[in-house]
Amino acid sequence: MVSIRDVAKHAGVAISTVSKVLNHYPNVSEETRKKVNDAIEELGFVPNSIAAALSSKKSGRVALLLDVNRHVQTVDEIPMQYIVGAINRAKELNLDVITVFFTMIQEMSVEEMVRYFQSQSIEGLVICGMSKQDIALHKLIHTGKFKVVLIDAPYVNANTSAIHIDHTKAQYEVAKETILANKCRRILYIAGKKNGYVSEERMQGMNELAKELGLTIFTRVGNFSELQAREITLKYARKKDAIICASDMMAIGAMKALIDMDIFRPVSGFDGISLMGYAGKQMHTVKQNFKDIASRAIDEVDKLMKGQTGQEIIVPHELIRMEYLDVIS
Amino acid sequence: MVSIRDVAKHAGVAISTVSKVLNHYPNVSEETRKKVNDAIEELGFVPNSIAAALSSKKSGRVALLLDVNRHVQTVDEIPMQYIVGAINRAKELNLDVITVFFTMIQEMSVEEMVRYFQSQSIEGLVICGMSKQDIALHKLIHTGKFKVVLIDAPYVNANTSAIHIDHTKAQYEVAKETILANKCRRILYIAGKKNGYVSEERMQGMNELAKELGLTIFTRVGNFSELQAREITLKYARKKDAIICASDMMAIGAMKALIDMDIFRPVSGFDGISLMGYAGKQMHTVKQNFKDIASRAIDEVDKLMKGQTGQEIIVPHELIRMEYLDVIS
DNA sequence: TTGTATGCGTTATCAG
DNA sequence: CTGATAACGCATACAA
Repeated sequence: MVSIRDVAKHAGVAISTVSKVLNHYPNVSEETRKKVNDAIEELGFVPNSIAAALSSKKSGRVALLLDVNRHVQTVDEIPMQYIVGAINRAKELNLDVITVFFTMIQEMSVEEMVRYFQSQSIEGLVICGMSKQDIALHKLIHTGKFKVVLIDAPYVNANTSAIHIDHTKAQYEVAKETILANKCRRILYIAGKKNGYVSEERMQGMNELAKELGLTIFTRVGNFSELQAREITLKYARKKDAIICASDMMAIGAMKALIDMDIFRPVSGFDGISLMGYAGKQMHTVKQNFKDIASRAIDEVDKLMKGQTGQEIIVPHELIRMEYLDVIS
Repeated sequence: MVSIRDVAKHAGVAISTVSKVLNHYPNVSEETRKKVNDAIEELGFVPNSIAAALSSKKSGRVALLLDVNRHVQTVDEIPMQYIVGAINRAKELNLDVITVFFTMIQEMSVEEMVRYFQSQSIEGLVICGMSKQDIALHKLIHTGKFKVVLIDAPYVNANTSAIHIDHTKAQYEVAKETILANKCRRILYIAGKKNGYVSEERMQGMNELAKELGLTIFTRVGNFSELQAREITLKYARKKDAIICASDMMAIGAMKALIDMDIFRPVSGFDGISLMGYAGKQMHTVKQNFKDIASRAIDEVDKLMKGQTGQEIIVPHELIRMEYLDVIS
């Protein structure tokens, strides 16, 4: 393998000069810069990122922490979109992304987590969907040993940023549209999980709407499960005018149940996954751009690693209606 | 950061001794091993994998090369399953997985690819779904600079292994079951892509079946696209008795089209993705265990990196029928 | 079985 | 603006 040393020799300069060229230092004459670049070209030199990391003590590695199948198994769209968004942006910023699943670390103590990430030379964490119960993760953040970006968890400090849509507002809006368009009075709300950050925020949106419209809302917890939403629907839907769900998966479960019951009720979901197109009937939902969110999260962790201080970022959402033919074209 | 040097000092031994303990060398006395481990424990030492990689010239990094949305955008289940399988197994084997998408490298020449992977210190590649047209990738394999495991591409050499199900047999079986159960004579086969390895193998299975049953099969290329399968179905299904598809996505497109046409034909798919449960009607399909395949691929690349020579691995498949309630429970 | 010494390919400091 | 050289943390051949 050709190293910086060979390049230096070939170009007739010192190793340190080559390094300066490689890292775009300002104080190198145009002449030597060219000599060096020519040598690099001729030799087909590839800088060794491992050696660079060891020397500079900067690995440029970030872990993308994902919660797979803790919600519902049927669809992998959301984590996949996070992965795609994160990896593509990371490549542009010259960062390495190590994908990690909650299941891989859920048995670990804080100390073990710290060791695990340190042994991998990870400097930054992007955590998707942390819940209140993930105490080890909370503690991990508080060690201050890593730069952290939280997707869908509302915590910020010097080296922690948060990024998410306004769940409260989004739930309010999509529910309002669904309810008013059909003049519904008796609302069934299928909520997410107890103690989930986004679940509570979305619930809050429903409460605000209820107050504004003077409705009482009948709420049941569906745990983001399609099956539970189905069962709740089978049990209560007959006496309700509309079903508002805290997630698309639950909306699909509800809609399929309605179809089996052979009755119609307007249903709304939340997230905007393409599976919504397969539920059989059009539904309202909140479209989140997961790819973009992950991309911005990588941006943010990069900035944190460069010394910027943590902040909260609210990204926009969109209200849409989804139907089969839109999804496949 | 506490280093091996601190551990050595604390334990009263040489650095090399600590290193030997860390790497489970045999020739270390039980006594010193304990001393060292105690010191590690007390100091909370975490080996620096970057330094280890630099020194040993072994990074333990493999790239997982995925083809996202070149087929059909609607579903991310297959790549996600590959990712999950690969990452979990890699963690057990102490390897790092870098996820890479075809789109990130498709414009690159072989040389650029080599540089890209070398600069990342990647030793092994797991490539999912390479097609015949990916000439740069073929050349990359031939450079011999990386250990490669191919999922669903039938090429093997000293440092290249292949792993896949028997697509020909699987297509033969699922089609036979679908056709015979319904006594069909006029068969519409919606094939995958031209020049795709698996597409041709599956087609081969159809040919064998046609010969055996004395049928002529009417074939159209659907490019693995749900939409194209839909259109083909709308156009030809009326005069056919069964629709055999080379992928689930196309089967879903076909089935949805049949429902819109208000006619029924038995349809079979291929892959066993959970979206099949949402098509509205039960279908036959071939279930591939993508997670397991990826897991084995990581195993295999690990072995290649340890000096084993390339081989072909055929993994089992399963014939199943999928329906909504099975999928969500 | 243990220790010494050298090198891995960079970056960064400092002197020229 | 350029060059010598000491780290970075670990592995390993070799000596003891």
